Amino acid sequence: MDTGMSFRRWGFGWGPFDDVDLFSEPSETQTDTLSQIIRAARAEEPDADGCVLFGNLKGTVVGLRYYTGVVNRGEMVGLVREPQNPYDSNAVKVTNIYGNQVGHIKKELAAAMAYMMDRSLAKVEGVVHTGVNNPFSMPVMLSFWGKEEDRNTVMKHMASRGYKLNPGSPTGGSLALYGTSASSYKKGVTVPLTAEELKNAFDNLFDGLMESKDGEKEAVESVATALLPHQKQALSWMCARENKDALPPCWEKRGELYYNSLTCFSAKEPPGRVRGGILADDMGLGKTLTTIALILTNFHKGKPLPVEKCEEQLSPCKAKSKPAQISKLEESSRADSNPGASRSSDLMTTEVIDIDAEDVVVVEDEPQKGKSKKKKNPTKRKPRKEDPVLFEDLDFAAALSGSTPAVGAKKKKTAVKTNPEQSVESSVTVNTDDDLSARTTLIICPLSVLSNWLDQFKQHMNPDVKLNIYLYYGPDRNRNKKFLSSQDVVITTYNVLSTDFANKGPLNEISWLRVVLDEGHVVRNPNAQMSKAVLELKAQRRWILSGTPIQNSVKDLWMLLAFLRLKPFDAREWWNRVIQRPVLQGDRDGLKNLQNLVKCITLRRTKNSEVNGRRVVSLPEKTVFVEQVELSQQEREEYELARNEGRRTIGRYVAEGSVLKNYADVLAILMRLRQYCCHSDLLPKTSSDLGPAATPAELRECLIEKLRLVLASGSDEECCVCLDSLVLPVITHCAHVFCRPCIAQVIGNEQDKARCPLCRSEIKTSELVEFPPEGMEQEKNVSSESWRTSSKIQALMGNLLRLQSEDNNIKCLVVSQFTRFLTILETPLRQHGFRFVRFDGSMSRQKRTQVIEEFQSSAAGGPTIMLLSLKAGGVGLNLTAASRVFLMDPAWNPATEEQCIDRCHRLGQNRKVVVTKFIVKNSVEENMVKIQRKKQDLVEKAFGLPSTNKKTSRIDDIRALMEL
DNA sequence: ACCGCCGGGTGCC
DNA sequence: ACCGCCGGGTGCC
Repeated sequence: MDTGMSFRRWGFGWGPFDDVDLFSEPSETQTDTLSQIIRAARAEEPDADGCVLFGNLKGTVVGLRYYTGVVNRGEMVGLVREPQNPYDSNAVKVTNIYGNQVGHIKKELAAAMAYMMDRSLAKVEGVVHTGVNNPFSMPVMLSFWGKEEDRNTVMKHMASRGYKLNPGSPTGGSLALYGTSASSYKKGVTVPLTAEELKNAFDNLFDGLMESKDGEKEAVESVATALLPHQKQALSWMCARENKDALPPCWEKRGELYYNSLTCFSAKEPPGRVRGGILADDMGLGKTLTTIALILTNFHKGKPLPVEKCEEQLSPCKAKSKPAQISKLEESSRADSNPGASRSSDLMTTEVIDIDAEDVVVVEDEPQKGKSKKKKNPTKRKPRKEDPVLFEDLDFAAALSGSTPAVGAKKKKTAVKTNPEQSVESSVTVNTDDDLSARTTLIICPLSVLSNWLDQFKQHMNPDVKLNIYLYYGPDRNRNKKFLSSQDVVITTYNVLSTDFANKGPLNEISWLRVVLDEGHVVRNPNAQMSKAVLELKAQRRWILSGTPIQNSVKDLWMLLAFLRLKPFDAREWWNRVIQRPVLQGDRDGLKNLQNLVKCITLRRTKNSEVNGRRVVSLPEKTVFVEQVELSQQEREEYELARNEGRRTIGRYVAEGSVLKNYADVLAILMRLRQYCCHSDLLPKTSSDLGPAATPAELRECLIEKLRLVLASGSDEECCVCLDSLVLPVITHCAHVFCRPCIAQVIGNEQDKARCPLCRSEIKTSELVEFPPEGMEQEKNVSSESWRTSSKIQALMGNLLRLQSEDNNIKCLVVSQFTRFLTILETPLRQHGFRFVRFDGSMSRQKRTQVIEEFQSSAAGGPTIMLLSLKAGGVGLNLTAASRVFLMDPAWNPATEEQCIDRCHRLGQNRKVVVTKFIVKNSVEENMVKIQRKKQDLVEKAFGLPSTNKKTSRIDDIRALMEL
């Protein structure tokens, strides 16, 4: 019986992307199984989601008595083509979750199925409903899935062989049947989730993962930094996850058997445990520190990592270690990275080897070079294979580990006993598979945080503790397996890992004690080399650290669960079938199952989480003031003129019920009013009424101008087709804005007479207008001669000058939605001699980082003000150098303002944050603020209210804004 | 498998 | 006896 074999191949060592060499091994009967799996995995790669259910069919599994695979009532089985079968090239074998063969599909049916499976016309899935009642064969319910366009072919083909597919039940009952366990089956019809509910649930998937994860654990002594309560909690949880023999989620022990409640699979052998999980704490909560604590605290069986204390009697070894190397490390760590945290390097005995700045520089072309500028001296010593010092360390490490005593050093007598029979080589190579011999934690991180890890080890470890950390990076990295597996910690980057994987480097051969993926969400595309490399790493324990575990979708999660080897979902087939497809199709139980899986292996706290009733992190206070601005008489007159005209127009639209039809116009009017509130130069000089468009070119100009208005209006316009924010926005001749793909689809569907979804005018693909490729053309020069001030500018300048006189160390963010306003503001700032920088969406990546560095730097003479465009930069934008925020104009969406404020009110902020919102009295701005409040209330009261009334509420908004 | 099928043994009742 | 019938051997693909 080759169960053992198939178990290993499929159940454990299996990734859908096993080494391709396996294809060509003719001696293996399972080769084709594997290639089949790979092919299947590839075939369904991009859009397995697009599959629809063709129908169901009852079939027979035969040959049960020849195999050991067992199935239970209701268990799902896998169907795998077996073209190399010597008896029948159409063979389709039936397997259970572990990949153990259960039997074959009866040959006539197999022939029909093979035809379609081989041509990727259909995927077939099976469930055994009846359980086994004889030792020879059993019925199986097969469901056929595929692309809609292949449905006919499949049905015909099956019919021609005498098989008629029964339709799946209309409510997507296939889900109830196959998606989940018996529970949903009994319930029968359930209402599928709406896209919105799904998105919501998904956004919150990682929320509230704190329950019953309390219990704190102190770090071992060698961790110098005292852990905060939430970090102790995390440590306790992580240790438990590594040490406890808990079954993976959805598995339970039933008598002698291990049972999976989602697939109804059971087996005598326990499923592989997930020793590890996802630590998904928010940025800044100390994932790195917690991980360091874990490494030091939980070596084996809850015992700490044996590390050498550098005390007197052991001083010989200390003397022989190389202090020069650590000092290099100190140099290369950025000065600003850990203010006040630097320890004297003399005391620092952490053994960090081969951290040469030039290594960091040479290899990758990442834009990170700035950090390690010291290229000059390439004479720094690097370990080589035969470096005696390394062997010394290695002896030392092995000796300390206790379980694999190594031969004593040639030169020194370690205080710890040695075993003279064993050579150094054998002591290290032996039994890397043995649980107790694995010593090393491998940390994989993006290059950008590599130095951070080193800093943090240095910062958080007790100075008298000696830890072997090896930075596996750079062209001269030591590829010696023995050497690497004798380290306590090896740190490398994703890039190195994947290049090494391609070149068959050592990383994938070593049996690690623990592998840590830092910023684990960067591994997402399962086809990428990097992912394959990551999935193949051999380790007892696996961890993913990530502040943002979910970036896009359910799909991304697979990679994480597969890395953790969460049985059986590390196999794509089972993941797709049991989780991904049900969830994407809105199956509630599918979602529940997913939530449950994630919950069991994830710990996530945000900066708002509480431990023992106290905030996990305490941020300095934040105060928001509204400063009312009075318009000057002239400004007021201009404003009122525009307002009255706008009110008339919009009033007419409201009366006609044509607000939405003229939405672009309405927005333009509101926009103009908002611009008046800031500065009249913001208004487009060429008043671009969409009047009688004389020439097509003029019309086009007008439309582009409108499109710009809509986009610049900051109203978070969404495409009314996809109800999401605009992607590749285009404007129709009737002046409505959509995503290009969305409207193209609408036009495509309606063929000859496509109509605008908003106003039913005829629209054509050829008439869609988008931004000219040059995009935003330059600002109209506001020459300093013609420059005028405005009431709002006066208000701002007054604040800035006062602040400067009070404390000229304080830095400010001056925020507007109008980048042209920012430009106008530059003039008075210059006039008053303020040093400022500007950050907006139009800047190149390089420029952005430069500006941020400049602004964040505390160097004397640096900028104290940043002109910031409201939505520029993602949530990651860190502007903690600033503690004052001036919001020049209100945003439609209060959350946008909050996000903006959070760029400085976040971890790392030491001062109180004061926010000033300028609001022009008696204007649209005031009304906008009222609406903001109303919306905030709504959000707080009713959570995730349906979006059905979006349009009407929008019209109401507009009426409120114009006081109509 | 308390089946179906195959093929050898057998041959009135 | 170039059939039918009986009963044992056998059994996935």
